[in-house]
Amino acid sequence: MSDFLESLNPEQKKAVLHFTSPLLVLAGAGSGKTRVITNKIMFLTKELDIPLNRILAITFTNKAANEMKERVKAALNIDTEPQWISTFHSLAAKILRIEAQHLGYGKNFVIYDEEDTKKTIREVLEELNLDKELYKPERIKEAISQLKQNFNQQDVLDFFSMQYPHIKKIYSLYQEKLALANAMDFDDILLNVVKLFEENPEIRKKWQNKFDYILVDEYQDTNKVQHQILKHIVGDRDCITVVGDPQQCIYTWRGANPENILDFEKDFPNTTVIKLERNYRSTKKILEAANKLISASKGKWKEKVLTLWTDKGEGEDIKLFKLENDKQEAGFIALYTKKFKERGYDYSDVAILMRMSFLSRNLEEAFIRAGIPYQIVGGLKFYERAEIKDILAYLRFAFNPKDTQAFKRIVNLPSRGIGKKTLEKIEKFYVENWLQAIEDALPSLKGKSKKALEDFVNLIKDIRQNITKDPAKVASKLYETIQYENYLREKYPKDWEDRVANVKELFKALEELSIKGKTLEEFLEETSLQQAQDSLQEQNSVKIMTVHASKGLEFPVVFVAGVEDGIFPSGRAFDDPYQMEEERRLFYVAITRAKEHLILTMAKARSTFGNSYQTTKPSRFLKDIKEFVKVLKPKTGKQPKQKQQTSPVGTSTGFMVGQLVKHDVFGKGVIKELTPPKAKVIFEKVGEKELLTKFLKKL
DNA sequence: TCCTCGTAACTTTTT
DNA sequence: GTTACGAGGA
Repeated sequence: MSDFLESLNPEQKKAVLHFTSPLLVLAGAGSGKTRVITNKIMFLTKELDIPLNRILAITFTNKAANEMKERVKAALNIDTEPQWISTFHSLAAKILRIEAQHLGYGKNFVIYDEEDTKKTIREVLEELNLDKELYKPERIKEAISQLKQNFNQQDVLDFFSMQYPHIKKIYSLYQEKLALANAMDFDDILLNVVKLFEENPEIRKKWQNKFDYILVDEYQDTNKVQHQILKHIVGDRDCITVVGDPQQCIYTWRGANPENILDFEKDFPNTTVIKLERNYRSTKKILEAANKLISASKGKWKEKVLTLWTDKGEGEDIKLFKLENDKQEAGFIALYTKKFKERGYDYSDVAILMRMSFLSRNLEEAFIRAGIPYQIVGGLKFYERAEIKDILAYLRFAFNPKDTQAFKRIVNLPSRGIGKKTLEKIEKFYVENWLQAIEDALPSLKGKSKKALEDFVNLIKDIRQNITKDPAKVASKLYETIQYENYLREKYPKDWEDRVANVKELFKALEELSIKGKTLEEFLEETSLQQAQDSLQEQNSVKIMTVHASKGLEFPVVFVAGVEDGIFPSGRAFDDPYQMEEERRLFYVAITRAKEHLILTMAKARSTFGNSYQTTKPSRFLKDIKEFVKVLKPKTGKQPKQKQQTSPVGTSTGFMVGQLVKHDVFGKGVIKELTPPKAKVIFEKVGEKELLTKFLKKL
């Protein structure tokens, strides 16, 4: 039986079965597009006998890729990891790992992350002696990225040259530095694949021949460079299906554009278009509000606009609560979440969405206080934590001693007496790589720094020799040799325990490499590309995330926090109608995540940075949907206060004074004092510590 | 050369 | 509330 057609509606069926010409599926929110893609993979393998490893499926995030892998594995009843389900960036990195030498890169090139990139730009600006007020590293980074996303087109270059007359010089010196470090930034990875394919037709052919069919999810958020990669892989064949929704285009700042979806038909002649407008997710009231909101948007793509419909019931009203301030808003959301729990919902049914991630701070506190399990999705990125980056920088440098940013990070960490002066000397000897540079510089050095550098070179050489055999062992030996724990203890007296725990977590991941059959090289690549992976997502916890991170997800209960002008829409969009359009689409994405309950909240006053409170205005988008929104009075402002008084007793956190607990690093202990979110614990081995209860487990 | 302390500036959104 | 940077002393 054709189980890949099971319980699909006519349009979905058509989308699954169509393969004779390029296919553009315009799929509205909640219209079952992921199902279409998964079932299409089933159809291609089962009916057309295309092997799974000859199907390329591209998703927007690593999380989505992993989810799709799981679904495909379940649907095809197989155990092996599908190889070619990935994001554009990981696909490109995979290709380059194999082909880099054709572009003049070494095979062991590194991917510079946000921080490495910014530091390199700072170096460039310093070297060129440019005014830091005018040339803000952050803005320059943005400009270079925009240039790359537009294939360095002259008109874009002209545009940025007006603002930054030296942008061309900066750009080329920056590229020079990257090349010297055998490094690529995020945009280079994509751009280099296009370059590779255009300069080497035989390599392009080789990769074309690898795939019989290509599927792309979230097509509305691909940019020109990604589009070009697709074109090269597809060639003049018809074997492509893309799925997207211009109404949900929320990444124009990364080169996407809702109009791009119109260009698909131009670039792939003979395209068939199928619309999926039936929504299986939300109740009528939520959908109608969403339709109303988006109908006010402008743009050419509106000819492609989808009007969602459902045969579900009217459902609950959308609710709006205005709280006195941000703290109360967070407390209210936590309290209200508890009510849903009492009504029979799971914590994992609830998501809190926000426009800006700093709003998570109040929410986190409120949830700790209320003793509700929560998870911040994508907020703090594990691989971007300083302590993780420190250890990884050692490994990175051992792998690629050209890696300038890794070198500069670790050469004096922990401090071994190598400062600016010594570094300048080493730089003079730089030819091939930093390790060689140090060795060549050694004879001209003396005293403390000479000894320190000798030790450093030996340390790195030692790592280089053993790293591939047993990365976990090498890393923990490194940890001991450089006395990293002491370093953390001194540098971060407040939270060094957490940081030690993080490093231990990294070691665990390294240990699991051989089990998963991954090389360290692949691991390092993943760490730079896959940042907000939440491996704990099965947890029964409330999810707190940005609207961007919520893309593609759905929840029975959705809160949108901070529905205020200046927050949502962002204040930066006020004087730019184009950006304001994006904010509108973003709000559309936010509300279409909800299946049953949509609760909007705002704070009448919000503390901008530390203490200064500012009064706020309700979001302008509320006007557009006001006929669907019921403004309700939150049950007095006392609630959060009551919460504060009851919580020190400890019942709400699930802990009590005198309770036996376990900590990942300190081992067993007993709670001496409870002051949520913190607790004083006397540990068996290390004595008394004050730490956050979320790191404790009951025994 | 390292370290401490004060201040300014800051937060979209993420691969 | 946090972080990045610069000045000045050890």
